[in-house]
Amino acid sequence: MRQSKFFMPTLKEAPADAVAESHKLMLRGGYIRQVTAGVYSYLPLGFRVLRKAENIMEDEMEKINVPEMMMPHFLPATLWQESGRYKKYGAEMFKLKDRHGRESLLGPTHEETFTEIIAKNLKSYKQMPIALYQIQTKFRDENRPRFGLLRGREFVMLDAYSFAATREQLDEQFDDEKRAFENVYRRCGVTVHPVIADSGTMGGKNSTEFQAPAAIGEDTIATNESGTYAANLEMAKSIDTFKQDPEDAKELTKVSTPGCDTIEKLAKFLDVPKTRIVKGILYIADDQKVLVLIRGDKQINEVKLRHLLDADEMREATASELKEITGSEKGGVGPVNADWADKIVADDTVKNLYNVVVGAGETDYQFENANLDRDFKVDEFADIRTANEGEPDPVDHEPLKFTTSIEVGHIFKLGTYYTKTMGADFLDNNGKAKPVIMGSYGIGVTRMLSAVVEQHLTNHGGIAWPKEIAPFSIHLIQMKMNNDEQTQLAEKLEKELSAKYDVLYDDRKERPGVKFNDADLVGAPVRITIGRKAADGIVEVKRPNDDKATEISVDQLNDYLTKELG
RNA sequence: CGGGAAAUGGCUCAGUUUGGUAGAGCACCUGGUUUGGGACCAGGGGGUCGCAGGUUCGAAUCCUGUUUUCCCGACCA
Repeated sequence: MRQSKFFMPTLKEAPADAVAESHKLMLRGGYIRQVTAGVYSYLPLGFRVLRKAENIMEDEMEKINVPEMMMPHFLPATLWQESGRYKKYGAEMFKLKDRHGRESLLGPTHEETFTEIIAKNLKSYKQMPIALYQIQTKFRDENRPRFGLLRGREFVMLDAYSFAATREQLDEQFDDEKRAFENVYRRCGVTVHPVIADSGTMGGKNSTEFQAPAAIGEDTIATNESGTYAANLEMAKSIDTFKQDPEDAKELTKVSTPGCDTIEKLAKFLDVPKTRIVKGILYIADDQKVLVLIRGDKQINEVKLRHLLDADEMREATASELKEITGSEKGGVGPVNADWADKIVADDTVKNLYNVVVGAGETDYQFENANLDRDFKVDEFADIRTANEGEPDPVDHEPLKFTTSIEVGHIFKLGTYYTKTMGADFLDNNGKAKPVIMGSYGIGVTRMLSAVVEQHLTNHGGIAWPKEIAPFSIHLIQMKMNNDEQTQLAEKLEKELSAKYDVLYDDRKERPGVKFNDADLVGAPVRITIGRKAADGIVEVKRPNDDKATEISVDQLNDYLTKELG
C-alpha cells in the first residue's frame, strides 16, 4: 500500500476530549474518529487492525469446530418479551418503533436470537453438542460511554453460544471455548488473567472473565502472588484477620454523638477503634427493607449482597426513606429494636464481637456495649464485604494484590434459563423432552483493541503492535523522494516484500521528521528506512521500541524479517 | 441517574472578569529556500464564537432556556 494513497489523517495534538492513552493514540494516528458519544468510525488503519483481530478469532473458532454465522442487528421486541429481558434490560437497550408501531430494538446481545433458532431447528440429542458464533456490532445505550473504544454505545463483539444435551458436554464445550479464547488473546498480544466473576442476575456457573491489566481499566481484579487465586473485586473473597479478645457483656448505654454521621467521625469522637463499631445500612431490595450490618472497618460489597438477597432490584435507601423508615438519619441507624426491618443480614465480621457501638435508632445517638443475641438479632450471616488489598486470599493465604483492568471477555455456563423460558427442548435417548443446556462466550473485540494499545505503548509516544494484528507488518520509508537510487530500491523492496508481508510504503514528499513520527503511530513491527546508503544496498531496520535504527545490507533483510515476523 | 467541567477555524487554546463587531500556534493553499525526528521566509483562504430567546445603540462577553461533549460516581445478564 502506498502511503500517498492511504487515508490516515494524523494529528500532532490529541483532541482535548481524549483522556486514555489508547484513545489519544488511536485518534492521533488516524485509526478512529468519533461520530457521537460512544460511536466511532474505523478509518482504514483502525479497520485493518479490527479485521486482523477478527481473522484470528475466526481461525480459533474454526479450530474448535464452531461455525460462524450472523444474526440481525434489528430485532423484534416480542423475542425479548419471551425471555423476560425486554423490561429487565431497561434503559440500556436502544428501542425503536417501525411504521406500524411495532416495538423493536437494536441487539445489545443475542442469547434470545440464538436460542430461538436452536429451539426451532434442533430436536434430538444426536445433534448435540453444537455451538455457533458471530462477530457483529452490538448496541447498548450506555449511561456513560468513555475512553474511546473501551466503552462504546456501538461496539463489535464476538459472541458464541454452545448447546449441549448433558452437563459433561457443556463442560467440554466450555473448556474448548476457554482454550480458544486464550489462544485469541495470546495471538493478539493481550495479557489476560482469567478471574472469578459475577454472572449477573440471570444466573450461571463458572463465570470467568478475561481481564487485561491496564492503566485505565474500569474493573479491579484481586490476585495472589502464586496465581492460584484471581477474582474480580466484586466477587473477591478474603480472610478477615481481625480478632477481638472476649469480654464480659457490659450494660447497654445510650450516648450522644452529635454530628457523627460517618464511622470515621464516630471512632474519633468516642475514641474507639473502627473494629468496635458495627455500622448499619438500609437497603431496599425488591421492596423489602433490609438492614445490613458490617464491622466499621469494612465496606459492603453490593454484588455479594445482591446475590445473598437474590434480589432483582436493590439499592441503598435514600435519605428521606431512611428517616421515614428507621426514624433516624444517617449514622444513627442500628439493629437494636429494629422492628421496622423485614430482614437483618450481617457480614461475617460482625460475629464474635463484644460490647460494640451501634446506632441507637435516633439521629446523633449510639448505643455502647451492644452484644449480638442479647441486644440485637441477625437473620443471616454471610460474606458481603469488599475485600481489601493485602488481606490473605482464601486459597493460599497470600496477600491480595489489586490491579485495574479491562474486561476483554466473559465466558460462563449459562444453563437452561433461556432454553426453558423459550422452549428449546430436545429429546434424549429415552425420548424424553429436556431443555438444552447453554453456554455463553463473549469477546469485546473493539474494546480489546483498546487493551492491546494500552499494553503496548512505546517509549517514543507510539504503539508497538503485536505482529499478528499490526495494521502493517512492514513500514517502508523512503527518505528522499527525488533520489532515483532510493526510489529504485524502495519500489523493488515494496514489490518483493509485499508478496509475503503487509507493506506500507511511505512515498510521500514529506520531511523525515514527519515520516518518522507517523511511523511511530502506525506502529508496524518492522520499520525499514531507505536513505543515504541506498546505492550501497544498505537500509536501516528498527522495531517500535528500539531506540535506534540498525544498518543492514539488503541481502540480510530476508533473514532479519523471517526472524522478526516469521 | 447524581456531582463537576467545557463548547471560539481541521487540532490545541487565548479573548469573557471590565460589552465596542474575533486572535495566536499547528494544519491547509501559492511562491521560494530547505531536507535523517513534526523546517524557514513571504503571501493567502477559512470561524454569524453549540443553538434559541432576552437585555443593550452595540453581545463570543451579561441574563434565561436548551443541546452536545468530557471527567468522577452510580449503573453496566
